[in-house]
Amino acid sequence: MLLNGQDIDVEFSRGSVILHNLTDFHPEHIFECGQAFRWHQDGDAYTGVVGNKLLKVARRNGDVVLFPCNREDFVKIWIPYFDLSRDYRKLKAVLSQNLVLQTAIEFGWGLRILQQDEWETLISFIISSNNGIKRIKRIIENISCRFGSPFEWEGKTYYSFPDAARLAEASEKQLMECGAGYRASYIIRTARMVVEGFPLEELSSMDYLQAKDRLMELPGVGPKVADCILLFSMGFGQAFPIDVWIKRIMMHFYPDDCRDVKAMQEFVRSRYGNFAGYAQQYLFFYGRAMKVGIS
DNA sequence: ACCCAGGGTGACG
DNA sequence: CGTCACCATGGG
Repeated sequence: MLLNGQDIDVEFSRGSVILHNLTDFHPEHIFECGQAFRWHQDGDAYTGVVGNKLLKVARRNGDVVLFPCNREDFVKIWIPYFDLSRDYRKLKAVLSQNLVLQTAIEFGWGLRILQQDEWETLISFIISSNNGIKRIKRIIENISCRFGSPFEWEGKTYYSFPDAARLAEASEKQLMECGAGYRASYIIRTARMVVEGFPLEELSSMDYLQAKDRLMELPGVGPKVADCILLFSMGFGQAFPIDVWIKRIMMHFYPDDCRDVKAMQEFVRSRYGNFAGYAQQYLFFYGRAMKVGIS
């Protein structure tokens, strides 16, 4: 099967999918770089809820294993979700021309940018503002348990992320009880705007700047949160989310070109173009692990 | 008690 | 346009 720009041997057996010889894929790199919040480590695998499905992902002696996963779900859901049609070898070759990025890519070699659900990503990154990753995960889990729909797998109950209509009728008090804090009103107001016809599904076919401006009409969505949504759910590779971490990292590695945020934006735009978001993820994952800029 | 976390908002100049 | 206090909450 043609995946990742190469001929990948895909094996379907006993309810799982096994990808042989796919080097550009590692669950730890994919799920520990802060792009998705509903995945957690579970033995040698990562377990997550996507839509109304549960999936386990592991890397075992060079193979990538997805379970439970049939052929139809693999093609319809997981190929787009894991960005498996994209040639990461080519992308990495281009970005590796820069020495800092070469090091970051060698460190996070199995990273991929997921294409997640737009609505869930929107609410998740509203929650992310001025917050820690650990607590972001807990809040999203609380909201899913309280407002999402339950489903069973192997005797355990899991909850999908609630849709806009469900959160639009939630109360501020209920969301505060989930730990959302002052973001509770942002979530409700955004949910109501989406229910009232905000064109969330149409943004991916707009220009990058146009889509970003539209996203920033929503309460709780500023430049950084908008870029996360554009990159992690709408396929805008030129989006380069600038947070406290990436500021420190960029100013550490490129002190002359990244004196301030504006210079940084121009620097990454001219240097990385449509791969800016990918560069950001490699740098984020590497810099955070190395505690770059922390004294 | 203080500062920070994948920031955004509103007020003020 | 730019700056800045404030925002709810848990962890260091």
